[in-house]
Amino acid sequence: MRFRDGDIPGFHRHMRFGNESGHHGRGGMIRLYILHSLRKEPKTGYDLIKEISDKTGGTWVPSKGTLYPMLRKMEDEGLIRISGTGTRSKNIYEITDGGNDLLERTIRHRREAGEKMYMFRKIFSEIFGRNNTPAWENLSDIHHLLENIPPEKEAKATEITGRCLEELRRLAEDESGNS
Amino acid sequence: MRFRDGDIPGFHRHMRFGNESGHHGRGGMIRLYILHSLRKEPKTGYDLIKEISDKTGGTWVPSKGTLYPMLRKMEDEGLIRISGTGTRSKNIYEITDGGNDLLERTIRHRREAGEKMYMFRKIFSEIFGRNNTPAWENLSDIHHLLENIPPEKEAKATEITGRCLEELRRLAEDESGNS
DNA sequence: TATCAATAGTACTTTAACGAACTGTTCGTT
DNA sequence: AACGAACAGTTCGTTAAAGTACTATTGATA
Repeated sequence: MRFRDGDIPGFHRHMRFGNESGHHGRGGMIRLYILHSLRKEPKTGYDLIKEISDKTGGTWVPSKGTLYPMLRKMEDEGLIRISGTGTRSKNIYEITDGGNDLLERTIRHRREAGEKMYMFRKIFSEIFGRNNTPAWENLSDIHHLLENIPPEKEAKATEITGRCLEELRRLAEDESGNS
Repeated sequence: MRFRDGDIPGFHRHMRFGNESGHHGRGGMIRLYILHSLRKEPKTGYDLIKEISDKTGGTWVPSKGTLYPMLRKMEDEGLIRISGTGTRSKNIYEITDGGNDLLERTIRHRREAGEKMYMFRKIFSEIFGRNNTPAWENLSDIHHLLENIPPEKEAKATEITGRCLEELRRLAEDESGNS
């Protein structure tokens, strides 16, 4: 993923997983997302691109130049297969057992992956500064904390986030607020 | 950055900034970090690598094959310069005014950058699971609200999310809580 | 003094992904 | 019927960074 002349640092490129087959490079974030998404239901390349774009508010739009060859490559590797075709040369892909296995094996490293994400974020925040912490930075920190909340604290976490949500809702609909 | 056969997704590669000079590719996270770090004090390539590794607990160790050529390139571009040499062919680099300008212009996009980081986080969390609890539902709603917060309410939103973060932090480190 | 580890860097291949340009096929609108 | 937009995909060059192997120079230790 690369930013469109927006002069904004981007990332996504550092997501790497793999080596489950003893091979060297096994693809990064796009690959992982493909497996993850197809696990839910079969999709076309176009569907996948659109889904990511929608989910991230347009901040990540995987390039067609990457995604389509990636799909073909993953098919070759037996991770996904074409389950159907449609109009306009549409290919509908679904995940295979092999692909599912790989995904399972990868997400098992949830903890370590999260740690790395956190470290990355740390550097990011250091560079961009946090003296005037934007709401998004807070949200990202909240995100991290929620990832590591033990089950017995879930209820409390729900309460806290619920309160936050309520306050933000009030803020959002407060017309007399700060105008 | 790539993981050492740890089968863990990584990232760092997608950080991109630049285009301030109207050029196409202006380097990513490593470049940005170099500028950021040299701003504090002059350093060698080795210093920088070590610094990043130390700061991230070894989760990000920029490769020498990348960093040294990057330093030379940035020198060519007038972003940094050699301020001294030392034993063992050591080159000590410092940032130039041009480099400082570029860094300033880049971190000015703090808001957008933070948002993009968050989006990436979101996908990451979705893939690795654990986001189907009520707290995560709340977080998702919070995210949606933040997307539509007008600038004049930004400070208030920061306050609200900051409080939420604080409470979650306390929850996380509360050992007597629910054990 | 010899050896080894740490500092410092070079060259080059591979990986992951972007971006741009292009082709082809519908589908909706005028 | 013609046109434009959207769906669907291909080709290829570029960028960012990792990974590997290697060289060279100290500095510490036995």
